[in-house]
Amino acid sequence: MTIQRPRGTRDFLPHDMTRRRYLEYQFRQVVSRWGYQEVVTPTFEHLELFTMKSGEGIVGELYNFTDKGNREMTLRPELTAPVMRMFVNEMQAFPRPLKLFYFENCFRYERPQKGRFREFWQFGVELIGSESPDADAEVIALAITMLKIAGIRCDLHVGYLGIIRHVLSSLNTEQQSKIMRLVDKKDDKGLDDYLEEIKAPINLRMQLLELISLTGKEALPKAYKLLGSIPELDTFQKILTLLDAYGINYTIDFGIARGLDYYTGMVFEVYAEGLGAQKQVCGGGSYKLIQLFGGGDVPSTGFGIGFDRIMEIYNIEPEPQNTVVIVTTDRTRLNAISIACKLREYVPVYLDIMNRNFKSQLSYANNIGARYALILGEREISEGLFTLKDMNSGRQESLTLNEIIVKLTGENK
RNA sequence: GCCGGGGUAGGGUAGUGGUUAUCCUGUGGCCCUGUGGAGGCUACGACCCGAGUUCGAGUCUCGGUCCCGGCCCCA
Repeated sequence: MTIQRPRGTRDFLPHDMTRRRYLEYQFRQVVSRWGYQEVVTPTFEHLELFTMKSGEGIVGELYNFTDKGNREMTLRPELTAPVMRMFVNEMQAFPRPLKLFYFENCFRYERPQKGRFREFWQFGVELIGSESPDADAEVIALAITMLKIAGIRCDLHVGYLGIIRHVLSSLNTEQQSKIMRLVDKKDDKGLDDYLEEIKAPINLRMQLLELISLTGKEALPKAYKLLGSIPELDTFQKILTLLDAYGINYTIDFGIARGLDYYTGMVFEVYAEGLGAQKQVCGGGSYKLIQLFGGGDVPSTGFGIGFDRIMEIYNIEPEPQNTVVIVTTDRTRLNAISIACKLREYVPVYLDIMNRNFKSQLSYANNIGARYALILGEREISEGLFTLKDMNSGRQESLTLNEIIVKLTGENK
C-alpha cells in the first residue's frame, strides 16, 4: 500500500497553487498599500507561549512534542501569540504604531471537517501601539477590503466587549469569563442557569439579557437607553462612525463575546455563505497580550483570515500566461535551446525533452493547454523566420524572434 | 473525544460468496519523418490496511485507517 498523506493535510496541485498564489498576491497588495509590513515567526515555539495565552486546556488541540533537548515544543496553532512574542523580544522600541502582517501555515490537532484542516493557512495583521477607535476601525476596514477584493460576499458583525464587562463589573473575573463564554456560544439556557446559580442581581440579569439580544440599526440607541451614557458606549459609537466613513456595512452584535480575558474592547467576526458549519472566515479584535509575555502595557488590534476557507469560495481565475511550446525536429534541437533561453526571459517555454516526433510535440502543446506552439524546423532556422502557431485559433504566422517577443509580452499587459 | 455516510487503476465507475474483476476516461508508444484536438491498435494501471467466518471474500463480521458531513472546540 502506498503512503497516504497525514490526516487533515492537503496536497496542492499546480492549478490549486496558481489560484492560492493569486489570492495571496491580492491580499499582499492590499495590506502593503495600507502600510503593513510582513513578519515571519518560527513554525514551532515553546509550548508555554500558547498555554500562557489560552490555558492548559488547549494542549489537547496542539501538535506538541518534546525535542531532543527535552524542551516542550509545539507547532504553532495561530500567529497572534508568536507575533506578540516577537514584538516583546525585539520590537518594543520601534516607532508606533507598528503595522504588521503575516501569512503562514498553522497546525491544530482537531477533527477535520469542511473548512477545517490540521494544517491550514492564516493571513492576518496586527496593529500594535494604539487603542484608539481609529485603530479598531482601520483594522476592520482593512479586513473587509481584503475580502471584497477576493470577491467574497460576507457579513460583518461588530461588538464591543467593554460594554458587557461594564454590565458584569460587579462580578468576579471568573464569573465574568464564564458568562462571556456562554454568551459567545449563544447558549441561552446555560446562561440562565448560570446566572441563577451565582444568584446574579436581578438588574444585572435584565441588562445582560436585553443587551445581548440587541441587534441591527437600533441597537446602539437602545443600549444607551438601557445602560445610560457610559464611556464604553461612546467609544463603540466612535468606531461605528468611523466605519460609516469607510463606507462599510456592519451588523451590531453584542453577542460576540469571546471568553478569553485578554480581549479588551472591539471584537468582530465575518461570515461567508457556502461553507457549512465553519462559516467564519475572519475574526479579530483588540486585546492586551504583550504584558502577559513580559512586555509593556501596549494595546493592539488584529485579525486573522482563514485563507483556506476563502479558497473554498474563491472563484477568481488568474489570467493564464502565454505559454509557448517549442516544436523541433531532430536536426534543429540544438538551435532550439538558444531560442528557448531567449524566450524564457519573457514567458514560460516548454522544450521537448522526451525525444518526441513533430506531431507528438504539437499534441503535447495541445494537451497542456499551451497558448502557442513555436515551430522550429530546418526551414525556419535557415530563413530566420519562425512559425508561431496560435493553438486556440489554429492560425500561424512567420515572424522574427523579436517580433515574437513583442507579440508575447504585449499581450501579457 | 463523539455521531452518521463512505473507500474498486491517476479520475469516474460495474460487480450482493464462485474461473483471468467491468466499462469509460487518462497516460506512454505506434498507425503518422513538418502540423494538435478525432479514430484504430497496444502498453500501463485498482479491490484502503489487518484479522476473522468460509472449500472459496471486492462482496459477510470485527478492529484499524483515511475521506466527506456534523457535534465538541474554535486561541
